[in-house]
Amino acid sequence: MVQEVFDAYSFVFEEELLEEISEVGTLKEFKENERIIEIGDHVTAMPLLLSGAIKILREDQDGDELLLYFLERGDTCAMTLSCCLGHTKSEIRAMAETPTKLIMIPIEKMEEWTSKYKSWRNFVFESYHSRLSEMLDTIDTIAFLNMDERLLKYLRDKAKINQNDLVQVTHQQIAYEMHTSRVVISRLLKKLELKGTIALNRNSIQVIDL
Amino acid sequence: MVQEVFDAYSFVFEEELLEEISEVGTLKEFKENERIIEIGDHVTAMPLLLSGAIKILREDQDGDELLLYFLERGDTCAMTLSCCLGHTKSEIRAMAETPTKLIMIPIEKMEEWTSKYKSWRNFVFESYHSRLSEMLDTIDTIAFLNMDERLLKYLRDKAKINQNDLVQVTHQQIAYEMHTSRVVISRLLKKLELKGTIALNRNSIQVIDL
DNA sequence: AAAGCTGTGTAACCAATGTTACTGTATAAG
DNA sequence: CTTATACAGTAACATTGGTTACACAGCTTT
Repeated sequence: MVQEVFDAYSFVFEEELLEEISEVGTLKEFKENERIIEIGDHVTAMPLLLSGAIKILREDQDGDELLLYFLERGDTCAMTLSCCLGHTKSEIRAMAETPTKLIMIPIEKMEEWTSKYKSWRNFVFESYHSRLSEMLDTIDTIAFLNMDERLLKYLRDKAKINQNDLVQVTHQQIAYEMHTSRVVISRLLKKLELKGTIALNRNSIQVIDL
Repeated sequence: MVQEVFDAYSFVFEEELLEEISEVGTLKEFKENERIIEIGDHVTAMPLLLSGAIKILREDQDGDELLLYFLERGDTCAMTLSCCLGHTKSEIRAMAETPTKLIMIPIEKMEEWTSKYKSWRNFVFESYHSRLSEMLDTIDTIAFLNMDERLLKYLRDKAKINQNDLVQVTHQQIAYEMHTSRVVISRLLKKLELKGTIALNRNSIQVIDL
């Protein structure tokens, strides 16, 4: 366990903090598409991502979803962080996009480390910075782009996070995450295929033109 | 100056920090609709809001705007904060919504205070938390609401921040900030007026049904 | 092989939003 | 007072995206 923490965070944290993390953190593993945090959950620990990728989703009253962004190795969820500090409930849903390992830090340590370790403070600030940037990007996407452009961005992001040009996803799944309908997605995907940007298969899409 | 800082932040910061703020901070005043920060500006100081209100806007490549959220007394701009720490350029535009007083803190002090004052750390974390919440709210609004609902929310928020049910704004101005066209806004406003939710005048709108 | 389920393709239609064009009216400038 | 300008109302139309309905193809189960 110590080794995995070291691999993912050695460039960020000092030796002593890495040790502490290994001591008090609990390792957790999630399978693809397994739920990690649900909206309304009480947050009692903060996750540090060791490997894999997590997708962060927002949901409205009617149960309509929207994909916000992905987290990767070395990231933490600033939302959760935020909830920890404010002792509030989770505002988002987190699901494993790929098989994921993470280490959970009890919230009691947060405050302590924040005053004790400069590297921890910087990490927390940096996380907030990244998350704000991601949120801005998400806002740009839904405010300024049309569906076809959003779809292309979705596919590119998905291909990137999975490190694979063959995106394993159904049209229905895309529709959920982009908060639109399956028919709309099928229609636009077909157009993209005709343009030669992608190739369509059952249950997967080959992204050609990156 | 010391008094104004004290008024707005005495419940947040300890005496010693309030003193330091008064010493190193520079007081700045902005008139209504005056530009405070522009996209791409290099950020060299962090603002603490003493009085008034600021609106934060995002812009795309084509110059299309979108209102993100408002800041009030006691707030700071977590975006700017984020830029300070990351030494990056501003991602947003800030404009005075009402006559505004703020005190600018040189970024050099940021790091120092972060380790020195617990209250400062908490303030910074709290600011990030608020901003993330506002951003989520913004995303909910543009992703899940129709134009008519968004418009109503816009008017309510505007009335609230100006502490006045008579919102001084033109249809064109609303269209800019909501990233749509003037005709669409005029159309929807007329519908709302017929329903008795608002009353329309030249250059202003009376919000009736809060 | 037959039945059943899930995923995809597509047409036809509808609703929401965006665009163009023109009107009138209040206010400001000359 | 006259002219110019900014603001607002509205019709007609275009486009985008959402809905309904149905056909069919590829697996899986029996």
